[in-house]
Order: sequence, then C-alpha cells, then structure tokens
Amino acid sequence: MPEPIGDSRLIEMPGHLIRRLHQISFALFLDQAKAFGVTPVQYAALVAINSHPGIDQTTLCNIIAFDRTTIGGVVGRLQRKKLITRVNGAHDRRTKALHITPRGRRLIRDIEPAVAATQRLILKPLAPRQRSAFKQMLKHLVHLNNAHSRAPWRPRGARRSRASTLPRQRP
Amino acid sequence: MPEPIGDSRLIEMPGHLIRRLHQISFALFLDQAKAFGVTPVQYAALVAINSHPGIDQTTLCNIIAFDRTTIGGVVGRLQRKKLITRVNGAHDRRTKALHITPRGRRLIRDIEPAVAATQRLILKPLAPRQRSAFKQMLKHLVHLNNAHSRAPWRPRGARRSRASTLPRQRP
DNA sequence: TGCAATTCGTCAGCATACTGACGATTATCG
DNA sequence: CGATAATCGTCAGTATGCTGACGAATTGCA
Repeated sequence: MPEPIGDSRLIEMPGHLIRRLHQISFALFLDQAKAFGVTPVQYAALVAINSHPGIDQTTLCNIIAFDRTTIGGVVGRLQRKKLITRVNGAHDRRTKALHITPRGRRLIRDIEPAVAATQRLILKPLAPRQRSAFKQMLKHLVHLNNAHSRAPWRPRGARRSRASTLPRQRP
Repeated sequence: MPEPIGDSRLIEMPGHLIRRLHQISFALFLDQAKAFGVTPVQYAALVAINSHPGIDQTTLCNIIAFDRTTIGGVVGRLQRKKLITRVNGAHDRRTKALHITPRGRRLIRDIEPAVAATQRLILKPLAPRQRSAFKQMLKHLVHLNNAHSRAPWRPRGARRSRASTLPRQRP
C-alpha cells in the first residue's frame, strides 16, 4: 500500500518547483525592470514585433509560444503605452499588422541591462558550470514537450497564410 | 554597440523557457488528471490540508508558497466541490480552519497515478541521469531564490499565531 | 466559379497571480 | 488596562492563460 502524500513529497515535485521558479523569475523581471513598466510577456511580444515588422497576431503567437486569446490583451496594452501600432492588414483584412514605434525601440534598447540582470539573477544560485547545463536541459525539455501546451512554438512559414499579410523580407 | 535583441536570443532566455515549461507542466497535469477535475494548484492545497488538519489559510500559503489573496478562491473552489470544509477558527476568529472531507481523501488517493505520471512526463525528454540533476538544480534555484517571490516558502512555526488555531498534533 | 473548410481576431467564462488597501480581530507593550 | 501594532481574510484592480465558441474573411477543392 503506497503511503499517503505528505508536503515533503509535494514540494519536491518537479511541477511544483517549476511553478515556483516561474513565479520567482516573473517577480525578478518586474523588480529589475520596474522603471520601464512592462511585464516579461509584454517585453517578449515587443522584441518579436521589432524583429518582424508588420507581423500579425497569430504568427506572433507561434513565435513566442503565446496563446491566441491572450495576445489580444497584451498587444492592446503595448498599444495603449504607445510602444506599438496596430492597423488592419492590407492584404488579409482578418489580420492586424503590428509595428513597433520609436518609443518601443527605445524601450527595448534601454531595458537591455535589466533583462540581462534578470537572467543572471535567476541562475545565480547555481555554480557557473551548472548554469549552462540547466539552460540546455530547459531548452531540451521545452523543445521536446512543445506539443503539450496549447501554445506550441511553430517555425515561421509553417503557415502560408502569413505571406499575404507580411511583405516578403527583402533577400 | 550591442546588437539588437532578436527572437533567437529571446526564446533562449531562462525566463522565457521557464514560462513555457510552466505552461507545459500545467497542461500535462490537467491532461493526465482530467478525470478528477482539479488543477495542480488545487491539488497542492488539498494535499497540504490533508497533512495539516485545521490549518488556516495563511499558514497554508506559507507551506505551499501561494499568495494570500489567491488562496481564497482556491479553497473556495475546493469547498464548492465538497473536497474540504471551511469553518471559522475557534481560538482566533480572524482565521478559517480547513479540513479535508472523505471525498477529498479519496481524490488524493485515486489521483496519485496521474500525478506521478505527470512528473514523469515532464522530465521524460531528459536522460535518466539528467533527471535527478535537473530536479536538484530546480530545488536549489527555488530554495535560494525563495525570498524573491511574494509568496515565499516559510517553515512551519515561523509564526506563533498559528498555534491558537491549530490543535497540537498528537505526538 | 461557387461552396465548404480553414483561419483571424475576439468574446464570455474560468483559474491563477500579484498590489494595495480595508475591517475585524488579536498580540504587544507602555 | 488600554492604546498601538500586527495579522487574517478579503476586496478591487490589473495581468496572464486556457476552453469553447463566434462572425468575418480567406483558402481550397470540387
């Protein structure tokens, strides 16, 4: 007969520890970047929009592994802060084309040290050699478990519908 | 001049990967345990209540590292599902004393295989020897970064106020 | 070409988190 | 003892994340 679960077993479960590490990581970002007034999620969206001018919301979701229903609120808040613009897609009128503003570009540039510091702080408790090992394992876990979340990562071009919204990158 | 951040740098940041791993872990739990209708958070609370009959909400938060304002909704839902009871504290009328019900005990027992399977699935992509290394690093990161979240873990007894609500455990 | 299938953005509904604040209650100390 | 400080549960507000569904628009295929 298996003995009943106690707290000690519970709080050592990977799922529980991952939840806590996520909260810690989120809190560290907010603390380091509090002068900029953006969340980790908003920052990720902003960087991706900067890299892909005119991207539509669904493609953005595939790149940064967000949920399609969540991104609406995120880009809405970025728009309210005047960090991006959102206009109707010219070629596909279902889509919204997202562009970064000069102000958004400035924020990405200025927030860099805080973002880098956050990543360092998260891994600080580990010995330097363990840090890269941990990062490798994280990548591996996320990559191979990709299909298990509602918002899986997808390479660009896995959908062709995007081509009508996003002007082909100059070769 | 540092080059601008692109997606490739972004999606390899520990913070970003941790967020995704949390989503994957959460989704795996819901999938494995869908027959039981509880979330990972509700499960954790239920296990802790089972281990500490009559515990109050704030002490519960300290044990499983939850936020005090979030726990209200969680235990409310557990109560609605008749998995726990919530009565006013006898000695401290500010508190609510939480007790598991027979139904809650049955759920904890029956859900065990699904919970164990979830933990296995999360770490499945890693080689067996890497799994324990990853778990050790997770514990280390969470432990040493403990103070950085709003809901830090606290050992029982760090507060004496609890003693008035919770009858001393029979030795 | 015309119609069915698909996709885009969004909505309602639910659950988790956190900030800051509050009334009620309890603890502490002068 | 009595005033002050601390604590408990909760509330409003904000942000993320997911399910299931929908109208509008586009695509694909017969």
